[in-house]
Amino acid sequence: MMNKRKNYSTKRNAVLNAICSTDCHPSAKWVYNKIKDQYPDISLGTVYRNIALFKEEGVVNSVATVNGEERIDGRTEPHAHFICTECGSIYDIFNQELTAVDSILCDEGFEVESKSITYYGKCNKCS
Amino acid sequence: MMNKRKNYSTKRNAVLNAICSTDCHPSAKWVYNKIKDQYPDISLGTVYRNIALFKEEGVVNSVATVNGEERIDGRTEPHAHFICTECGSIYDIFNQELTAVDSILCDEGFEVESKSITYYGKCNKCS
DNA sequence: CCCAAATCGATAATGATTATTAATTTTTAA
DNA sequence: TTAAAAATTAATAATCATTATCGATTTGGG
Repeated sequence: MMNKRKNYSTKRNAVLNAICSTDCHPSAKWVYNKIKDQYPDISLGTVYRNIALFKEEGVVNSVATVNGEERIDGRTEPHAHFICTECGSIYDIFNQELTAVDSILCDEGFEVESKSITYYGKCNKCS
Repeated sequence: MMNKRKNYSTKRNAVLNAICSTDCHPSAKWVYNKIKDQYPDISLGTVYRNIALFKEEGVVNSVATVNGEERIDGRTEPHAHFICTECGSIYDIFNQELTAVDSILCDEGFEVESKSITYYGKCNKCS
């Protein structure tokens, strides 16, 4: 598993790698628990701090808030998501046209920077 | 401003009316502050309790979590949203095809119940 | 009007996230 | 390499939105 960027501290890289090596769209606590095995002295605050940094840098994105927890995605290629309202699982949906941002908005002085498509329902395990 | 349903208690109706009489996609606290004028003894807990009820009933929808606050929408007709990353304002986008939920998902055993399209960027006041 | 059920206000509890600060790690530059 | 400066971290406390509790109040049916 390779880093997306260099010149990150050891712990910071561990946070990013945990995020990017899963497709579960983890919460901060999930990342924290995942990393704890290899870095027993990691702090939950460090996870939050670095996730905030990654979001500013654009190397990860926020997907949604599920059951009060923000869930993040290490994949930055445009794609949609399916969120299971039963178990909270988030799935990537790549077979989707997430094309041109509609021009209606630009006409009214809105600067669209990103578009998000999310489906809600029951996943195949819960339905 | 008319109620969506009858047989609601006075306070409950006040909460729903506050939600439905604005297009700002309010937070619970916004609703609370709005109602306080007319019902000085309203409790924030009552607002939360009733919003949860309305969501279950489907008379309001959750739009997104912005700056840690859940924002709700009294309009249930399908439409998209624009969220300003600067000021947190949420705008309705009606000129949009939010048509058939894509069949790809159904093939894999996913039961799609709703679809959400959200644009992020700077609104005309912030750009 | 009276009573049972529903709803509410006040308050405490919960839980995620953020801020603080002193200690540790990393980088810089000689 | 090495010492100082800068960046990062662990531990902890603080914040803040939301939820739970529970006794009091309101509401609707008979």
